[in-house]
Amino acid sequence: MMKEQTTGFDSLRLDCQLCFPLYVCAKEIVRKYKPHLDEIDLTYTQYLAMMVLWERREINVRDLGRILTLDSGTLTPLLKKLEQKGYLTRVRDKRDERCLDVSLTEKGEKLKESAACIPEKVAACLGLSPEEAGTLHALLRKILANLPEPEEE
Amino acid sequence: MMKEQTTGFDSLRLDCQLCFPLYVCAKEIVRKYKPHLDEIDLTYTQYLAMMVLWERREINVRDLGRILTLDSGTLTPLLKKLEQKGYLTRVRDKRDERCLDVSLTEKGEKLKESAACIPEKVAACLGLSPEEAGTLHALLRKILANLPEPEEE
DNA sequence: TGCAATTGTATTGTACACAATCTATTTCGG
DNA sequence: CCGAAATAGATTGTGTACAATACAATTGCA
Repeated sequence: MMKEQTTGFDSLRLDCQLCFPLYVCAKEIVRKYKPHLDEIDLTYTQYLAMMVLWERREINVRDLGRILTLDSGTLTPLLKKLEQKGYLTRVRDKRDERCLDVSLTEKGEKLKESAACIPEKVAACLGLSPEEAGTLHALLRKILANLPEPEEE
Repeated sequence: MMKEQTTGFDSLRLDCQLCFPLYVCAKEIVRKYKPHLDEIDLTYTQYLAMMVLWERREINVRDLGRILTLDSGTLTPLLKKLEQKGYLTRVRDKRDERCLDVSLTEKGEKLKESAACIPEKVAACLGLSPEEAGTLHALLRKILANLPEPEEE
């Protein structure tokens, strides 16, 4: 009754795929952050990087990239910009000159106070109950846990 | 016991936010599509546009943008590239010269057969049961439904 | 009818995102 | 100790993504 006849192409319909609402949702939530982040002159990705620093104060580029799933091509210019703004410093590791240590400055620490109110403002827009948010969080974590290739190395 | 002391900044922790796993999930799923899409020489966004055309055969840029939540700055170069590949044609609407009609070509229609196997391959990677996938889909739809501003116009 | 407002697309500029490549540094096997 | 392999970042090139702007076509209203 619902499906008139299975063409074999049903899976190619946008509304049958998880990837599409996931893609749109992620995009639209970034858009929700934008006006709030504009007020403290951060882009969304810069905000993600700052969140890691607010937790850790210091981290090298490799570890930061692993946490955010971003590579050096994305992080290098982004961190240089945050350095220019005075929120962090970039210093080569004395013990291993290949590594670059990123450290939060006092100005960067101060910024945290201005950002503290943002997450709840955006969360309110989503219109999910705490239970629903928890379910969604768990499902996304499950996907992320399954995603890495079975990779037999 | 779990939270030692509430600093008021807990909400700024990456693992407390929905936006971050959502952002990573969307990104990683696109990455999962990439090897399959490489085989038919489409990028992920081009694939989304083609999916709409496989359903509708013809659509103008405005409607396509509304479906995919993409603006003309993204769609114009993307559609020109798909036109170059021969998968679609771009023709001004005779009745309203402002509108651009995008139509699937035979070659574009053929491509559908090569793409038909992709969604299930990626879906398999997610490792969700049909019930979980349904729940996730519903939650994402709920967020998308709530996102548009209350906008009192 | 005539012009202002609207609409649809294109263009420009900024900011990711990542593959591929390059360079400097470190590590490791012989 | 030396050269090959591995590692960490930086650079380059392509492809989104979108705000802001420009502009042509259309619509609506005085």
